[in-house]
Amino acid sequence: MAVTIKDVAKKAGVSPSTVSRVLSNHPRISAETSRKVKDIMDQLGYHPNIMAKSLVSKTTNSICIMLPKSAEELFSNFFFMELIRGIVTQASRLGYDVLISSGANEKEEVEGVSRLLNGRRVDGVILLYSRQDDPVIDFLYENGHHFVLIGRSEQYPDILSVDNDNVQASYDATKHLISLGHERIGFVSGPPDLVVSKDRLKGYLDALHDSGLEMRPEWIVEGEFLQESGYRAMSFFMNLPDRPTAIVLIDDVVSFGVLRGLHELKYKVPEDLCLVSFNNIPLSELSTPPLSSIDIGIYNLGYTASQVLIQSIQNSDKTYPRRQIIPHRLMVRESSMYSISKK
Amino acid sequence: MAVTIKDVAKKAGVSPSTVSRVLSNHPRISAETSRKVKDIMDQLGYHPNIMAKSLVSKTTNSICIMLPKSAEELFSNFFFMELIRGIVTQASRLGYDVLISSGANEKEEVEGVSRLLNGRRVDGVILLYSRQDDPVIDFLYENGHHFVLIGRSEQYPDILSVDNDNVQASYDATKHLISLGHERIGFVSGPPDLVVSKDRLKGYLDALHDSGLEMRPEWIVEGEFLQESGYRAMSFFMNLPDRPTAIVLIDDVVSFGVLRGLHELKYKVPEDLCLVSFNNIPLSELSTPPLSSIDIGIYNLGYTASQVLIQSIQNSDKTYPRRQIIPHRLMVRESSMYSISKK
DNA sequence: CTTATATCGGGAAACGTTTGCGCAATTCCG
DNA sequence: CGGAATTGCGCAAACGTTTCCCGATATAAG
Repeated sequence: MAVTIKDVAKKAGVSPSTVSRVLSNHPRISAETSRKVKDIMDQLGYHPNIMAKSLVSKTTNSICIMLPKSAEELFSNFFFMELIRGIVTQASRLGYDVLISSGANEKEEVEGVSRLLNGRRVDGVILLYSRQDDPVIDFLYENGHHFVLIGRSEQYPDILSVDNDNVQASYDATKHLISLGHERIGFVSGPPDLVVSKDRLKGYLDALHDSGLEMRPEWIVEGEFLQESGYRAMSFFMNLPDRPTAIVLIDDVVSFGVLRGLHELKYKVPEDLCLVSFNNIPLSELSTPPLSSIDIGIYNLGYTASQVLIQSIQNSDKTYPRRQIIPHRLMVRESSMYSISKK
Repeated sequence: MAVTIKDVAKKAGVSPSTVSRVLSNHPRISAETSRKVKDIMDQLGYHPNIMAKSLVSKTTNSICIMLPKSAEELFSNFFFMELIRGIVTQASRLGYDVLISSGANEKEEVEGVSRLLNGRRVDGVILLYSRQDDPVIDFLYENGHHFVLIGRSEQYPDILSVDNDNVQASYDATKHLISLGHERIGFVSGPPDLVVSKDRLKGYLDALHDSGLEMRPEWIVEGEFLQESGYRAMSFFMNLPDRPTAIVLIDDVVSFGVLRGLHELKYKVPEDLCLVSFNNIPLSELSTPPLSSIDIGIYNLGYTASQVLIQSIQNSDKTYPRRQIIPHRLMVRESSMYSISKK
């Protein structure tokens, strides 16, 4: 049905090999032959069969990303979409297709990745976030597959990864509040099995410590990347006899929950509570008041991950850096613009 | 390197054909042989080569979606991510992989789709939104490819599509405001080449007409799916000598822009202006005040699109409905909770 | 005018599957 | 009990490429 390399060959009066060589710009094809074959190709509407090509070349020119089912509750959609946009854009630029897989649970995730990778449908995988003891990473690592992790792995420090310096970012956020005179600063973390939660908590603690401020266990709460978590954290904090005057939050969406709760209870931001969070999603400048947030360059994370993965697929030499750090930047907005005057 | 069907066959003492038949549960294979072969398969860690399979079966078990570059400015990320989640979930359930392609412009989009479809890498395509005179649709239609459109095509009314009844939805939104006593109602539309803009505008006009309310050209403005558009629309409306008391907006993000502007100018919502918009993104209940919005079932749109596309790929009989309508639902929140008392 | 050296292109095997056809052995049925 | 139907499986071709190995012609060198 479809026009194949043989059809082109026949019509051009050459062999299939020649057509193939024209396709790949083989040096030992005369300019004249090349011209002629190319003419016939688009005259016939020829399109190379990617499957056949992959079969013999043993490479698919495509990568996949795992979209974890659990991610629905774990992250804001914005985060993933930005990441995907970055990944797809760079992959496309480098001639790669991107396949999205999904699994309802960890077992399905491993099976999915295994099917794709072992079934030679994709050349590598991008993991969208890093959790502890991830069986997917175990699988990929043990079977020597190409993959890059967005985030950081504690068990496998030598794998390819693209990450922010989350410790530093969180340190910066906290220091920003401290520089405004705040001495009672809380922290709303994410799920404890996420590496990013640990890193940001550490940055927060480091900053407190370096400034000689006291760390209070009751000022640190864990949650999900959801507004509900923010809402709960808010009521917890505000009911404390000795409550913080500012908090650092793991994600903007969590901040939105806090904002909503504070508004309902007629508290004012930033006067009653200052907020700084992470990710700088577009809506964070639209909230009332606009949110101070650390921009972590989500698109850039995805873009770079694509880049690094494809590089590693194409060059076997592992000389490039195993770990890329994407710069972050604190966007100061109204939610943290309130100085505490020392008494 | 990798273990193939032949390796399994050899070790099991059968022919490759038999192994293949075991894989596809061919009826004429004895239970005993099947058992044995399957044992050997996972003993050897066999994974079928998807490319080889596709090559002979002429079907890839995968579909693709076009992620238009221009979409960045066109829609909120949330919309796409929800759509993709729905698509991927259902595709995965039906045993299909999803490939994301992207093009910087319309020409690249056609080329990308063409490469994928003609190159036999995917079996069909989902178009994420409908604009007028879309060359991608022309291409797909003329070449008889499998595809489904999320939205509606005016040129090709008989293609597969999944859509909301946007006319009715917009009618409902407008009627809701009318029922609150509003008689001066504005409309903020999206890009005029998007079919959804036209449909929603029509619903708005129909509702006005049915209620005997006057339509004022200056109360209808066009914009993008961006907060800036909302901001601009807001200043335009509020500077009108005879301004509306309520507006219907094409998208929640646009509403956020209006909200911000109104807040800056010290206007109050809903007292000074009532707002109803579309899409019901999660943040719309977090804004101050929470936004009334029409939930259009984005996930469901994606889910159904997957379903319909794969159905059409698998069954050649075209007896199922060509057009699916996903129900919508008005979520009334504070931004529209203000009645105008008639004098 | 030979012999070496490029230059250009063909033949055929290989990639890992699926599947129509055929053949032997077994079961069925009157 | 003999032929027909059924069951279980192997053979080999085919899917559309790529690429190694050669052969033929042309050009350069001795």
